[in-house]
Amino acid sequence: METSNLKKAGLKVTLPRMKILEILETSETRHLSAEAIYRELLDSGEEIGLATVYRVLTQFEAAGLVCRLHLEGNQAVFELERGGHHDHIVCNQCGRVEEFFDETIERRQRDVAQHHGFAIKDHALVLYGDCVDSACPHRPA
Amino acid sequence: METSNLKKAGLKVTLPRMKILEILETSETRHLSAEAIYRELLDSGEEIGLATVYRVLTQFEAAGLVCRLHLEGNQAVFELERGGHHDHIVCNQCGRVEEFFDETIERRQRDVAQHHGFAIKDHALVLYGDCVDSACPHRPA
DNA sequence: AATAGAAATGAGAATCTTAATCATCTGAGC
DNA sequence: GCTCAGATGATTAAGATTCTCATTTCTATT
Repeated sequence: METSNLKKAGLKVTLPRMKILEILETSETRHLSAEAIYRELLDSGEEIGLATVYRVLTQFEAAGLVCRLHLEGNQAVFELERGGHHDHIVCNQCGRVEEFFDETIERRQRDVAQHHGFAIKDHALVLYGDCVDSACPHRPA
Repeated sequence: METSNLKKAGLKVTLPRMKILEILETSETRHLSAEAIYRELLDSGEEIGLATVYRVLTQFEAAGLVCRLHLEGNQAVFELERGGHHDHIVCNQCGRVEEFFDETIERRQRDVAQHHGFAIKDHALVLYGDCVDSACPHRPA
């Protein structure tokens, strides 16, 4: 558990923050909603309020420790920032989220923005499709 | 005003639907929130409820008459479907929305998805940056 | 043009996600 | 251990969107 990240971000090392960080680090699902993290906390017997989960996640985002993603659906999901930028593919059937990075797309985005007179600062790219892997529980028979 | 579009979609031709379609067709801003459309209706003296605006826009979306976009910010915006698919660039300063289409990005997205075992169905791509045009009222001096 | 039936509307309530409030509690340094 | 700034939690609030249901409006038919 990297408590040093918290200190670096100017955040006190508290139990809620450590527990939330731990869940983000150890959950096999890398993209978790605030609600999902809250439920995991409850399940492991922690008495941490939902408001704290939202507050802490927002602070983590500001500190660059996590990324907030708005996938289709009503609630945002959070993922631990592991260094490299990447975009996402989401399975319409099973909801599985895969990460990818494509330099061609990245470069092209910069070019397009420039042509339109924009200095690009950020982008949001999410692909939606159907898993054709055996991994997807909903794949067509 | 294309009332035939409504009929084709199996929607009764009613005053609220025609008025909302008219606003989408004639507004100089091509990307409007439900709230913004509602305000335009009120300004032109129409007695149309906000619930109806949301309902009608959702139906229009299902019928393929409009697209719903989730730009950063809390509310979705709607744009009239004019045939061609495109993505968007948004100015962080003035909120201006530009449309673009780039075949290289489109193709690359399909390739990436395929490599990850997905049959891509849809995607959401939004670039965020700062206008460097004289058009942007907030451009750096 | 009057009418009936189905569909659409409007006002407000409800829902859902997220943020704000504020009194109480806790961690870091002394 | 003590102090106090900062953090927490329970609740309330806010904003966007959807739902409910009684009333109204189209469309097709007399």
